[in-house]
Amino acid sequence: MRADARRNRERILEAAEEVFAVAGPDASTEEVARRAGVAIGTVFRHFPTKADLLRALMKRLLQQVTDDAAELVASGDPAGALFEFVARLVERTAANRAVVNLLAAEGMEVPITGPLGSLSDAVGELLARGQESGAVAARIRLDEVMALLVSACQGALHGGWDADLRRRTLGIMLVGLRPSP
Amino acid sequence: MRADARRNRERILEAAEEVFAVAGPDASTEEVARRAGVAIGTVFRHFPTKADLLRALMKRLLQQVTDDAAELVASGDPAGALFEFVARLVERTAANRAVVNLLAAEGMEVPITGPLGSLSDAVGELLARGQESGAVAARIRLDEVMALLVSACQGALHGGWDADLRRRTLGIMLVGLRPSP
Amino acid sequence: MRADARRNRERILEAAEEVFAVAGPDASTEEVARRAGVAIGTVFRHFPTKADLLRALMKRLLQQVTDDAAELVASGDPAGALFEFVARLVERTAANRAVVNLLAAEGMEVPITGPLGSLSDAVGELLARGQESGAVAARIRLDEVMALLVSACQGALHGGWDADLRRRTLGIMLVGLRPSP
Amino acid sequence: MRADARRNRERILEAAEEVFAVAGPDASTEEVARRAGVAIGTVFRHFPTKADLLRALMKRLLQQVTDDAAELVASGDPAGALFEFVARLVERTAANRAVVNLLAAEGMEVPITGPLGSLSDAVGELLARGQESGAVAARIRLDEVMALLVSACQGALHGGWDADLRRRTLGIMLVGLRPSP
DNA sequence: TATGAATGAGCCTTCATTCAT
DNA sequence: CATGAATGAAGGCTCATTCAT
Repeated sequence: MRADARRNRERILEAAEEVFAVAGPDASTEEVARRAGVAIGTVFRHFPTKADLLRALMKRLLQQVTDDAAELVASGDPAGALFEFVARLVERTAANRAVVNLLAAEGMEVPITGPLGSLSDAVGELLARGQESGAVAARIRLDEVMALLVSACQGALHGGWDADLRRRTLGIMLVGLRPSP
Repeated sequence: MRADARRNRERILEAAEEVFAVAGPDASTEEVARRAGVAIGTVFRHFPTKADLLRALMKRLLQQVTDDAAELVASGDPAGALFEFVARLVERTAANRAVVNLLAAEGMEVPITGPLGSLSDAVGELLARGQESGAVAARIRLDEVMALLVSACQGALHGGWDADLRRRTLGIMLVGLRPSP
Repeated sequence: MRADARRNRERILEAAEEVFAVAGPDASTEEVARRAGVAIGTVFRHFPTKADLLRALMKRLLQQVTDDAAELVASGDPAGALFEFVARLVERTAANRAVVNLLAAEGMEVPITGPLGSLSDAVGELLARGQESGAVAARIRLDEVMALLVSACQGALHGGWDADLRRRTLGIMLVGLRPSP
Repeated sequence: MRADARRNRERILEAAEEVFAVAGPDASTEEVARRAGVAIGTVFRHFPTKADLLRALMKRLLQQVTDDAAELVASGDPAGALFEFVARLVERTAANRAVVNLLAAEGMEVPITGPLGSLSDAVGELLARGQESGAVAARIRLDEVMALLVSACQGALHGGWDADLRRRTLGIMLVGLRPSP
């Protein structure tokens, strides 16, 4: 792929991220092209289908989020890592509607590369470390954490809450993860 | 308004509830008309805009939910009422996509009638009673409860979770509302 | 269906016949709408798909042609009927590209009503009568007549032949149908 | 023109022949490029327009067909040559949609080189020899033969007829060329 | 008032053609 | 010269909304 093509591909993805972030996946591809400063044909050359574009977007986000998790796994703070991860994800969602879709995506099937094979693996790792360190109750299961993640992120999308309210609410939601004293 | 007109209005709302419940707000107005057994023109005569129809729907749901809350307020179980309310709302959402929008609606501006002036008032009342009874921590604020409600309901919309996972996750999310022992 | 709707449907079909007659089936639906003096949505309301429109057109033509055949069957000139029919069809094709497609259509599946159940039946009847009367050789089979029909009509579509050349050529092509003296 | 350029031109024409043979003239130029193993720009450098490419293709085919005729002229079987030629052309058409267009081409204007100046000349020669040998009726004119050719080839394009039906139908169509006994 | 046909903007996608690399 | 990315005009189709019946 030529340099300018790669550059355009990147610009399209960035434009798409912005557009879908505010308008959701129903935003028009034309709008993406406009924002990217390319013709509509160019978008479809890079992503033959609107679904392909969305998929590529998901993949990017998924990679970022999973890398984030991997980093926290390696951070040497097993007790706080899971909580920190959730907090980051929620904040990220508040700024990008697309994030939440990737959590809820069913057949998205976008394999990611790196130390952890998937987002679930990554969160599972964070969960395990948290439990080993005693910061997370042993009774908590991975599916519950994932569901909680989705809920928290979905919530962050709506209501125009400020960062403070988001933080307080999340704090409450996470109490249940800790071991009962 | 003539009797048959009012009857049509009601049928349209019911059809809309069913349609939007399963297909979300992107379902076509034509589908609503079809399900209601009226012509498309009739729908637009009653609700000049699709947004108006959705708004009316929200109002109905809001009324139902608020009435539900009012009933719980009067039920004489101050300790459990808030928790019960949240649980009901989440289950209702899982069966009706529209519910969640009503929680997140921004400028919805749909005044409701009855003992409690708004959903916030109703939840506020449940919160106050819960705190008085000692079942809910005094530090919890209303905006946090509302945000938690939105998050839980949004979550219930996605992922195809079964009722069991929904219940477990909700249980974890609500731990933080209780007083620390 | 309302009167104006039926009128529009008819106008669309007529416009479509004209448009597809000169430009073939690749002509745009928009052009049809323009020629019919209606908006594009109206065309799609009557014929949900371009294929549906073409199919309706085929059906109309098929009906006309089959009726034509039925009339000739009843005309009391068994010896000449088949030849007359072929000649008429070829002339019709020369003025309407669509005709030929209807002969070549594979899964078109447009049942027609009337004395003869299908075009093949109609031609078969003409063939049988011709053979009984001795004007057509007994060795000729229906599939050969149909194929000959397609060839003659296809030919009539091209080359800008004048009516005279068409007539002469057809005359030559039909000699083979007659019994060898 | 450089050697590699000429080589590319040839590869494009061959690819085009294959592609248009099966998909007709609506096949995409990109597909031709792909099949030829060159970039799309190369196709347009050699043939500034899709129509130019088709025209060049026609010319090639025309040359082949005319050469075929010339060969038959020289074959020493004046009685059978015209019939053989028609049969070959029909079979060629059944395997190559493009052939028929070259017969029907209006302002194609593609002068061909070789013993016979044009396809018409070639067929005229076959006709003349056939008539001299007594195998073809004297009353037959060249334009009739050409028209018959077009019809037979057009027919061969459609209906999914098998080789047997094609042969039988052609047999019938050609009877009229022979002298009446 | 109800009906449902008509409207037309807008969406996704394709493809001949141009042009920077 | 070749490459292949970019362009942008259509095309088929959908759907909220309007309006004649």
